Amino acid sequence: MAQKYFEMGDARRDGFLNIGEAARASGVSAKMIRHYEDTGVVPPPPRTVAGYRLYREADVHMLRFVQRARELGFPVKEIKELVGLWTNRRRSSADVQRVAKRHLMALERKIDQMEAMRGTLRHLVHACHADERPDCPILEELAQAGAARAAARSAKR
Amino acid sequence: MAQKYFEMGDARRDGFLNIGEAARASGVSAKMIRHYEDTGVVPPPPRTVAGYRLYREADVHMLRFVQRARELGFPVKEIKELVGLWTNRRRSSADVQRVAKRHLMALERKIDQMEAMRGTLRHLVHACHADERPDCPILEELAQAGAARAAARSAKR
DNA sequence: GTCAACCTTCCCACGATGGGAAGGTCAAGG
DNA sequence: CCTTGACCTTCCCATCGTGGGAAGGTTGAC
Repeated sequence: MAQKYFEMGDARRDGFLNIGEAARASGVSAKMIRHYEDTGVVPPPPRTVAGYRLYREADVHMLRFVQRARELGFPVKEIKELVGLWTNRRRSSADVQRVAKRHLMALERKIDQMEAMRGTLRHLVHACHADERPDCPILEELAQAGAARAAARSAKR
Repeated sequence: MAQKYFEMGDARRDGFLNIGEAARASGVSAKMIRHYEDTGVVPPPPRTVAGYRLYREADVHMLRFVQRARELGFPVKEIKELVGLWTNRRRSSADVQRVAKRHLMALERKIDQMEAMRGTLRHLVHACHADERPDCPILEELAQAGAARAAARSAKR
């Protein structure tokens, strides 16, 4: 049975942090810590009688884990999986790799799309003479693109 | 004064399309056409007495313009600007280029971030032996990253 | 006249994050 | 002991772009 903490002072003496302190220590905002709790990414922590959430170092560690996964672009759904694997001693590294690979592939797809956009945009920005006259290849491309793309599509078929 | 169309049949005979037809012709979903209207990206079209929206070829053209700008990743706010410039005969191409450059730079920032993620992820996925054992460099990196990043940061300073 | 396929508006959802209001608590100093 | 400012609680709303679906009216072909 876990010790019950009735007041903030008692808990603090035993090394607990409130949500603001946990936020500063983990790099996750208090708002997001509550959100991760609501959505089951991290377990609900104990509370003082006044309802204040209490976090230990291990909890802060888990929050940092979540934060780092966010920084690598993992969606929260996958972070939930990763936290589950992390806290499961019987995990296999193959399972972890599968999650990471899935995200890596999604990331690569997005990068490819954005690079295609970047290529077109660079070309258009470069082609625009950028003076006070109204004619502009950027607008022309946007206006005619329907036809251009339809042509491109039929060419590929 | 524009001719008033009271029924779908009359309008259709004059070359008008309803929203579903305009959607198919422009590549923008009916849902999004209404949304663009609500948010002022495109002007509200005339209606039949029954309330059906009526679109001409020129409107479909504008919707295709919007769609093409979306495909280049422009946020709707900037598309509003682009549509404004497109329909303004006294625009300067410099103004258009400025909008495009702004988006291009935002895109490049995002690509850089995602490429950094991709680099780390590739490295980690590669380092994971992916078998039935629980030890895994991916989880280790996520768990220790706070320290690692702090070290990296102080090394740079 | 019936019926399927369409239209209308309205509300809700996603994903991740933040803002802010209303009300209670904590800690420091008087 | 009391005040005060900083902090906590929950709850609702906003973002951005997109889609789902309900309830109800219209159209057009048979």
